[in-house]
Amino acid sequence: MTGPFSDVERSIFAAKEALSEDYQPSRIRERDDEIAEYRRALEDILFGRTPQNIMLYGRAGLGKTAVTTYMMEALRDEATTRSDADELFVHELNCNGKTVYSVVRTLVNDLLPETASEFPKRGLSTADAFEELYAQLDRRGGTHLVVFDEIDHLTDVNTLLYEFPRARSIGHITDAKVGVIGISNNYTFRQDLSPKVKDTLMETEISFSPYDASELQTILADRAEYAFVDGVCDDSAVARAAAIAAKDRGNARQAIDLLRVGGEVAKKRGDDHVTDSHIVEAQELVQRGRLRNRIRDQTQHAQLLLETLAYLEAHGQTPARSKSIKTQYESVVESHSVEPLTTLKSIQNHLSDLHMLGFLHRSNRNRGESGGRYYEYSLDLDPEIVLEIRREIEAERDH
DNA sequence: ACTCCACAGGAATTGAGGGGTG
DNA sequence: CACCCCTCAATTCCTGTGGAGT
Repeated sequence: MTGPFSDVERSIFAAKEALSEDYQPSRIRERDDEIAEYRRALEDILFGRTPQNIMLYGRAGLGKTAVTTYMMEALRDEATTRSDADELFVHELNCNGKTVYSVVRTLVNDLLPETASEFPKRGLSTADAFEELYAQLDRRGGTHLVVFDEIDHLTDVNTLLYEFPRARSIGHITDAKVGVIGISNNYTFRQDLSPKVKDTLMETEISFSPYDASELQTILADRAEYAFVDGVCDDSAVARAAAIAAKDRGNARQAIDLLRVGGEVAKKRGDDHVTDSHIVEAQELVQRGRLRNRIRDQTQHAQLLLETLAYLEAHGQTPARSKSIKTQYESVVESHSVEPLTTLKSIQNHLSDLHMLGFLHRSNRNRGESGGRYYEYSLDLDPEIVLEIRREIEAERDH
């Protein structure tokens, strides 16, 4: 009985899922104030009143989604025991990469009876989708709380947030009550909203601030206790992960990633303890993984331009203006046998985007009558790493 | 003080791709 | 089949603009 798996044991991890991104802890740590505010905003529902609209602000990994899920579960439980409360429906949906139309569509599909066929993916107008949504809401009745996670990623948020919370007062629906909970990673999101939307949607605003090192340590200790085999994870490893993440952006997700990857490093090495040196090693891996994902999210030509900049950077030709970037870009594109973008303007748009996303550094130049105004770009990353990641992505594409 | 370069940045248009309705 | 809708990226068109040269 000595097959390849016979001696596999839980040497490091006892329950690794506790360190995954979608793990919902049963107990929320270090967010008591936010939970109390949340509770006040949601109380109305228990008495059958129209729910307040709520906006949550704060960077990624600060517990907004976890707290929301926790609150929704608790509210659902409580509402069923109260006779004053209407039947409660909670719809949680992530807006990342969605459009108003597709968001409304998923909502409609959620409400549609089991037997009905899904609302069409394309071909209809957004107004059609809203019409169907209102019809379905009235059919179901009750109170509907809709959680729009990552709402700042939605293009044209104003249409959604203007239409939807008002549906009842305008008379589109009569038998159902709706409340909106918006979750935004972007604190400047508020400025993008039209004044009308602000009035209605901003009844309650809860902002989540970064965790400090000791708060992160509490959270991590909780997870580590469950995730690792007893006694495997050193306190110093937890402290180190908390310290690194606190210094960076106070992000719990990052801290948890460090702990998980640190455990993987220890396991790969055959060590029987997770120590702070494993965490330090994990830091590089985590950073690199994040960069890879960010680069993969870019369009093909944006990636090719990034590769061009990495090439220029590596050859010391770096602060470069769009025109010279374009010529270099054309040869990069050719080596990948792809059709290049033809206009300088397109190149400039991409460069501008890449700058805003933090990939490129940009400086203003102005040579007056003999040169005019232009930007100079350089890569704000390690060029070797970018080129390597690009090669990896190309290799994936080939199969 | 005026000019004028070489773009920046926004708006509008176009075109391909994916898919509806009747 | 004829006609319509949505999305995304690229392109075209247009109106600034900061400061070195005059």
